[in-house]
Amino acid sequence: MSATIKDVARESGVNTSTVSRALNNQYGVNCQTRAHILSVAGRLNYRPNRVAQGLVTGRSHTLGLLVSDIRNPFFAEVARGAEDAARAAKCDVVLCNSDLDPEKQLRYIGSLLEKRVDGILMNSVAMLDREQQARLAGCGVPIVLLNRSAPNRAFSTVCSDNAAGGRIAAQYLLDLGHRNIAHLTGPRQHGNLGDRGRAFAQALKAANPPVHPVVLHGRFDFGGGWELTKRLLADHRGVTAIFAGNDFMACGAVRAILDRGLRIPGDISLIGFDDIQLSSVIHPPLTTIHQPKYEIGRAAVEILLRLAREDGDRAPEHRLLGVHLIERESCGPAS
Amino acid sequence: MSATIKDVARESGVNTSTVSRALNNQYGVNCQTRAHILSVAGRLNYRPNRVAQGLVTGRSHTLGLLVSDIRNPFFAEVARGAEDAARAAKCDVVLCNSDLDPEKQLRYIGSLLEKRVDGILMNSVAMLDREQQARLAGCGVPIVLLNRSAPNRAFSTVCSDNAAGGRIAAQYLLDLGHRNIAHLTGPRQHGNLGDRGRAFAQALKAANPPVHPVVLHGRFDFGGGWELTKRLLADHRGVTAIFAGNDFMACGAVRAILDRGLRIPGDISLIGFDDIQLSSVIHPPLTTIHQPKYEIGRAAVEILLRLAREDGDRAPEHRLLGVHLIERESCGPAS
DNA sequence: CTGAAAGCGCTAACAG
DNA sequence: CTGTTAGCGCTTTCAG
Repeated sequence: MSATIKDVARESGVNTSTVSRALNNQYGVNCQTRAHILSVAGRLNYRPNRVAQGLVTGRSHTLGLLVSDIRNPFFAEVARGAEDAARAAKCDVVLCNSDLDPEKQLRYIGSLLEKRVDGILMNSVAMLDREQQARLAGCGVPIVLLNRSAPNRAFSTVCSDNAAGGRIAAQYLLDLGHRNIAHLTGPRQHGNLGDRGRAFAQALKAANPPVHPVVLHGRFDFGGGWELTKRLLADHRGVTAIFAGNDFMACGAVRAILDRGLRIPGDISLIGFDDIQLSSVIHPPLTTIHQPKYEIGRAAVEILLRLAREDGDRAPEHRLLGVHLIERESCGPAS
Repeated sequence: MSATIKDVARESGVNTSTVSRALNNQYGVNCQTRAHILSVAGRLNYRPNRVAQGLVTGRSHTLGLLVSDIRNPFFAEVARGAEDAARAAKCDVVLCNSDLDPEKQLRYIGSLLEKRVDGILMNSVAMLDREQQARLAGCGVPIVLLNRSAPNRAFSTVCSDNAAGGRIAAQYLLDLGHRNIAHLTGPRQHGNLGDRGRAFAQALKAANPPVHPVVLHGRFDFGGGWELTKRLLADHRGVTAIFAGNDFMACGAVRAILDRGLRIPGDISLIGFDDIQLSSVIHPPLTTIHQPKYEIGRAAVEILLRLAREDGDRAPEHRLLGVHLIERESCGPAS
């Protein structure tokens, strides 16, 4: 249907190899020949067939992006950053939703490899066993892990500085005069949430006099934040400030606090983590730690592209991205 | 690096074509030969090269998904539906963000065509001129428009039933006894928002006695909803119910109403449209018209795949998907 | 600077 | 049931 390089060659009276050279504007083509070829190509509305090209060059100019669920606004933002960066490098990104199901994950990766993607971004390999991880690492294409800090030997990583975020939150609450503080977090040993919580607790402990937060573990979603806060409010009357492991939990907390007839920040100050869109829109607007989601995607693609370029050589890179405080209206001085 | 079909052929003492047949389990291969080939392939950890396969078959098993911005939760949901459906048909989807920029859009489409995608899902061609649209329609791959009802001659469409949604909202407010009603909507002649508003107004007019809503046009985002509502509250004291063109605007309205010291639904009832996640999470939880976003994506892929299968034959299909009321806590009886 | 020729990994007639 | 033979559309030596 559409014109091939052969058509262009025939039509402009040269060999296909010359057309190829002209089109990829490499050295060693006469200016006039090139101009002529280009005009013929234009007239024929020639479009290179990237799959043919990929077959011979071995580069597909395609990246795989494997996230648990694109509906998670965090990943949507990461995806946008990744896509923009990929686009700038003339790469496409194919989107995969794993739901963190290891089997699904493996199937996706297999499929991506068959398509000969130049690299893969994925958000976790935690649920893969040792052997699977080893196989993955040796699969031949570079892989970078999103939002993982554990300096995994085999993979590159891009992650925001969760520990710094925890410290910032602690200091902020301390500065406001809070001494009776709670921390709502996810299941024990959740990597990122863990880093946040540890650093938070440590910073509180370093205060003078030391502060020891009450910490509650639960689901790290809206419902989890809601339940945890209800329990907290019932069991620990004196608390004046809450640090939620992420903004979803914080939103749940807002609901629980309001439902109990308490005021934010009048009775209870609340600080979240992530800075999802929701946070600026709920009532009251949430003070939170901003995570550079877009930049995570962008940085990951940069690393991937560099790794792909260096081909055989694959020294994994680890990037830690800065976070910062977004002051809105959910925190106030301790009463 | 990785094993090719040739390796498998040599290793199992048959011809490549036999391997090909065995792997694609077509008829006409001896059971034992196939079993043997399969085992060899497994041992060699053979993975078919999809780009080579695509070159000869002319099918890439890849779909393009071109949305304005994946960070818009609406499109994230659509994307998930599309991806799931594509995956079920062993297709990948490549993600493109156009920001509704026509030039970007065209560049993306060009790139997708060069990659020989089997079909394209996109969310609007409104900003393309007649000639560009015509060229698009004749590009050789099927295209389906997301969330567009205008039965465009050239493209297939999948859209939720905006008019029905408008009617449902009107009837609901009417049934609650409201007679002094406002409608917040986007710029005039915005397709979907227009359908909603028209049907809404019409349903109100059909009431006995007829109701004539005050309708305000503005930006269709959070800020727009906020501004419009502020104006509304200042200029039209008697209003007891508001229908917002979408949930973002509704959220803005919530803020404006609360800021003015009014209560929802005590003083003002509020109904939105879309049923984004946000709506269930803000305070008060928003009553709204649910739009089947996931199904839009799924249906679009189904159509695309069918069109791709039928190859030359391309009768565009138009699908209208049902919407329904989600009753939460933002509407109450007229006082 | 340009042409000839080989080949990327796979499928698809067509024979046998 | 299986092997032979041609490509798919492009790039890339290697000569000229």
